[in-house]
Formats: sequence, structure tokens, C-alpha cells
Amino acid sequence: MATLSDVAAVAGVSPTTVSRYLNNNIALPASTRERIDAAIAQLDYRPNLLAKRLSTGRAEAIGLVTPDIGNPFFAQLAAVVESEAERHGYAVYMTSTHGDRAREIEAIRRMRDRHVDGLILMSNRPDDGSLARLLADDDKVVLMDEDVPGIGLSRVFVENEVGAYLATQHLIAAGHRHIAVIGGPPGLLSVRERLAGYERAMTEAGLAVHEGDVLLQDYSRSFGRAATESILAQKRTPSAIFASSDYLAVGVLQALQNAGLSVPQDMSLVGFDDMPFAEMVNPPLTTIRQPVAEMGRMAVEQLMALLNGIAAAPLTRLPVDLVVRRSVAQFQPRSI
Amino acid sequence: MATLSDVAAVAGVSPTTVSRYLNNNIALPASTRERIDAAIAQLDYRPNLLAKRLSTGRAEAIGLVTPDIGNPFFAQLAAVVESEAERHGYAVYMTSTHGDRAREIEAIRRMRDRHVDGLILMSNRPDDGSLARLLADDDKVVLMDEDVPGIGLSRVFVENEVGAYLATQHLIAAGHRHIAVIGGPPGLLSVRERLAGYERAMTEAGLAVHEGDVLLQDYSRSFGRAATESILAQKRTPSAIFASSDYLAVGVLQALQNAGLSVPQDMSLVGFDDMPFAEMVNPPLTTIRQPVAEMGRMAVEQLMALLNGIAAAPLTRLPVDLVVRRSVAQFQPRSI
DNA sequence: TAAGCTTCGTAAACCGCTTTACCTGCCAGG
DNA sequence: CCTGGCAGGTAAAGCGGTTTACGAAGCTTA
Repeated sequence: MATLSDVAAVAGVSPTTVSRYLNNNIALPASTRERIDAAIAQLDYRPNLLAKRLSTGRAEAIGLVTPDIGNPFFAQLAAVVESEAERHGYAVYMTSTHGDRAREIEAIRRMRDRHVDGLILMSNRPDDGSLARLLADDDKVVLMDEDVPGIGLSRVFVENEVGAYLATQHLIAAGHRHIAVIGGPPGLLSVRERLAGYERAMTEAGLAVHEGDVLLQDYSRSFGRAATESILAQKRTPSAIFASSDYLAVGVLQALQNAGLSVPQDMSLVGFDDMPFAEMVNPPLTTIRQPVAEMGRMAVEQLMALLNGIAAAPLTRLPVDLVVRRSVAQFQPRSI
Repeated sequence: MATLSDVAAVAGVSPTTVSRYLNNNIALPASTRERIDAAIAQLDYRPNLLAKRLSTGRAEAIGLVTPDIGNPFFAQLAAVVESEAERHGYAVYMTSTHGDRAREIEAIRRMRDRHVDGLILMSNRPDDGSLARLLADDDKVVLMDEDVPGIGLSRVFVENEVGAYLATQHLIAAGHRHIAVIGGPPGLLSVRERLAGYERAMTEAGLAVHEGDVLLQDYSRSFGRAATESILAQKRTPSAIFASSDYLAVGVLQALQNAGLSVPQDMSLVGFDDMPFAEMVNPPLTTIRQPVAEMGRMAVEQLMALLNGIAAAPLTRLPVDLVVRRSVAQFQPRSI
């Protein structure tokens, strides 16, 4: 590999000159420029980014910490983060934490060691304080999707409360009066907010939230199944379920199918996220769409602002909307 | 941030000593070791990886070039590549090419600029030769999933031919005698091989492949739909379809549904890949499972071998298997 | 007692680039 | 004729490590 000095030697100038020319830090006469350009072409010179970074202290790379890059939601987010970062000339280091606090901390350390300029962090566990402590004197970090309470970082979230409100209202508008809700880990921002949206819709409609109608544990398919089974075991079962993630909703679908019930005839269902598979399941899932592309774009934008010394917005809320498919039906009072 | 010299100063030794100690290149008496350890702990020293890499020339990072990290298949692969690489102490740089040749080339260049030690490359376009040329004098690259013909790199593929054979045979065993096949871009290794497996099964069973029964274009949902429409427009329609990717299969499902046909009653269907959504669609898709985890593991293993100067296997074939779900039914001759 | 090993280290060059001075002509203006 | 400014550069000190080569004590051993 040719180095800057090789280029300089061929062009008959000093390495300094070549470096400054390449970084637009010097005005050179056309003849010199041409000699340098020719030397670069001739040697097929490509700057050694490692050396450049070491010397400037700027890595021109950001880190993306996700719970699991194998999950379609995070994968989509990662894809747009990557392409947005690339537009700004930044590379992206990705890491999956597998939802484990220790790995999360390790990942953040590693990111720092790899010398990234900033971090986009997606967590999906309620923080016990260790994350907050680790990030305490860190700026240059943008939190996406879920919160880490107690630190003054820039955040990019969606309108969880509104989404849940919309979902619940949609069910109410279809005549449902007894609606259960299934959610992720208590303590998580998105869970709290989605629950709040559900409760607001119920309250505004003058509907009661019965005991046993709120089931929180985690955003997994298997909990979707388990929660549904527990709902079906009640004496008075609801006529509709709001599953606050599409993974949960798929679990609900499976449990209902196992129980011989069909959606939406026997039970209406609304999900949350609009995962790629939401329109492929049977029936296609009515759900709340999160603007994935917009989230990724925003997170990168905020981080770039931080990196350029511009104050980033402390909190960005992205709008969600209801995607009506075929998992909700008009409520039919049980015949006789 | 504390540097090596800071540690050396605090410990009362030279930077050389600390460096060699940290890299197990020197035997030191316990007292000295303790002083260095104490200094490291006291200063919370973490080596600057950038400097280390510049000086050693080893990046301890690999590049992963995928067509699209947002696609669940590649995302899953990426997830296991990442965790496997991490086990070996390597970081992973990921890039998506969006199936564009120019971006692919750019990605490979960038990877090199970022100074990765090796590359795992997944392409999904037939190469026009430019990729082969670019990689010609490159070792330290392993090709996964699809081929780039004409270069002597290590490759990790699945048993495409066997998989397609299994899928077709499964349909034949259910009594189907007229089976169409839908596939990706002609020229792609996986497409050729899957087609070959289909043909072998048909030939062995003494079945004819009718004109218009082989439709190749790309591995997309929309082509799955289009191909199905074209199949349904024929005078004699098949009773079963082998869609050589699950994306295609979902498209087939949608087109059949639009046409008022139900699977498997009116048409049997087998997919390929066993994407996460395959068991969520309606009906759950009978398909050929690719061993995603195994592929990722293998690719990393081969690359690590290369990086350690051990010759890697020129070609690894991973086995696939049939996952029977509910999209295939016994053939029913049309009544009257 | 001198030669020869160990043991425990160190000096200094180097990786490839950036950046902060600073330098040398040459020309215009006073 | 002197001064100042500008065009067109360059030397050298980093960035934070690694690595090669060398060396001073202190102990054996012949």
C-alpha cells in the first residue's frame, strides 16, 4: 500500500503539502495539484484511515448498540442508521446486547475502545441504575426507542401513549367494551406509556378495566401465548385484545387458534409496531405503525448535531399511526 | 484518558515494559506486575485500540458485507457472525450494499480502508466480472450464501440442490404431478442449484416440466405475486408450486388469496429458507430450512482460519432440511 | 576471578497521518 | 530602498501504542 509520503515523493513535494491539499487546507497552483493528483492515481493511493483517526482523534464512526440485530425491528432500524450515517461520511459499528445488562455495559465499553465518536443506544430492559451511572458523564449519546432514566441525553421516541390510545379507541369504536391489554416488562418506558394510552381511551369511553385484563411481562411471542391463555381462563373473557407489540400479537393469534377461536370473529386484536410480518399473518394484523425510517434518520441527525457541537433536541417524539387490516371486527353480543 | 505512558510513569517503569507486560511478551517479578496492575486500575487505563492497530497492522476486526441488513435472513446471519466474531476477539463492521454492484464495490473498498483483517461477503446479484476482478488478488475473504465465480476464495454454501429436491419430492409424494417452480435471478448459484434439484426430482418421478412452469426473476414478494398470476393465467394450471424462497412464497400466498384460492386446498406450496415469518403466515409454510446459525459460525471459522494462516476449506456445504407445516395437501383430482 | 547466564528491564525507531509553526522568494507600495 | 504581504511551500512534533535491539545487575560455575 502506498503511503502519503510515497505520493509526496512521486509528486516532488513534502508529505505536509499532500496532506494539506487532500484536506483542503492549502491553496496550490494548478501545476502542483496536477502532479499530486497524478501521483495519487499512479500509486492508487488510499489514505490509511487508522492513521488518520489516530492523528485527528476523530473516528468518523458511530456505534449502534441494539438488543438484537436479528430482530426485524432493530434490523430495519440498523439499516437506516447505517445508510444515514454513511451519508454523513460515518461508518457504523454495531453490537447486539442480547438484552443482557452486563453485555450492554460491555458493549458500551467496547464501543468506546473502538473509538467511536458517538453512540446510538437502544436498550430494552428497565435500567437498574448501572447504565445511567456508566453514561453519566457521557454526552455524544442518543437514546432511541427506550429510555434510560436519570441522565441528560438526547432521546428519540415514538408517541407510545397516542399509539395505544388510537389502538384502544379503534376497538372501542368497533363496539368493544371489554378490552384486555398485554404488554412488555413493567418499568419500561414504552410499556408505561402504552398502558397509559390504553387507560386514557378506556376512561374517556367510560369503560372499566377489569382485574386480570392487564398483563405485563415481556415483548415475546411466548408471553403473548401465555397471556392469552390466562385471559381465556377467566370467567368473563374480553371481546378484544390490545397486544402492545406485534410479537405479542402473533403469540395471541397462535393461542387463540389453539383454542379454536378465530380472529376477528371470536376476538378482535390490535398490535403495535407494524413489523414486516404483520401483514403476512392470518388475518393480517391491524396495528400501530412506528416510523422506523424516521426514527433512524432522527437518531443519526441528533447524533450528528451533538458531534458538531450543536445542542441536540432533548426529546424527539415521532408520530405513529393506525394501520387497519383485518384483525378487528364489529362487536357481536354473544347470541342467547 | 490515561495512556500507556501514564501507566508506566505511575508504576515507575518504562512504557515498553508495560506494553510488553500487557502483551505477554515479558516475564516480570510479582512486585513489578502488581505495581503495573495497580497503576492500570488507578488510572482506569484502557488501551487505545486505534494506536494499537496502527502499530501492529492488525485491526482485530472483520467486515461483513450483506445485501441488506434489514432483511431478516441477513440480519440473523449478521447476528451470529457478530457473536462468533466476538468470541474470537474480533469486532464486526457491517455494510449493506442494497443489491447494487457499485455499492458492493464501494463497500469492499471501504472495508479495506477501515482496515479490517478479513471480509465475509454475501452478494445477491450475478457478478458481471467486476467483483471477481476486485477480489482477484485478495485472500482473507470468505464468500457466503452466493458465489462470485472465477476466484479462488473459501466458500460457505447450503445444499441448495438437495433442498429443492426435497421440496419437490415432498410435493410429488403428496400426489402432485404438475408442479411449477418460481425462482430468483437466473445466473445466481442458488437459483441454478435449486432449479436443478427441482428438475432432478421431477425427472426421477418421470414427470414433465411444462412450458411456463419455470419462472425466474428475483427473490421478491412482488415477483412471487406476479409469477403466480402468470401461472394462474395458463390453460392447465399446476396443483402445486415450489417457491424457492419464503419471500416468493408469501407473494404466492397473497396472489392466490386475491384469486380466491386457498392453500393447501386449491394449491400446495413449499418455500425455501425458513424465514422467521414462515411459521406465522397462513397457512404456516412448509419450507426448507437453511441452518442460519451454522452458516454464520462456519463463515467466521473459515475466516479465522485464513487469518491465522491456516488453509480454509475451499467449499463448505451445509445441510438443509424439510420443515413440514401446513401448506401442502394431498392432491385431489378436480371433481367432475 | 573472569566468563557466561539469567533476570529485569530500557531507548528509540516506527506505524501513517495531521498540524503548528515557520521559512523563502517575489512583488507592490511608500 | 526598505517594508510588508502573499504565494507556495516545509520541518518536525505529535497521536498512543509495538517491537527490536541492547544493557546493567547479580549469580553461577570453571
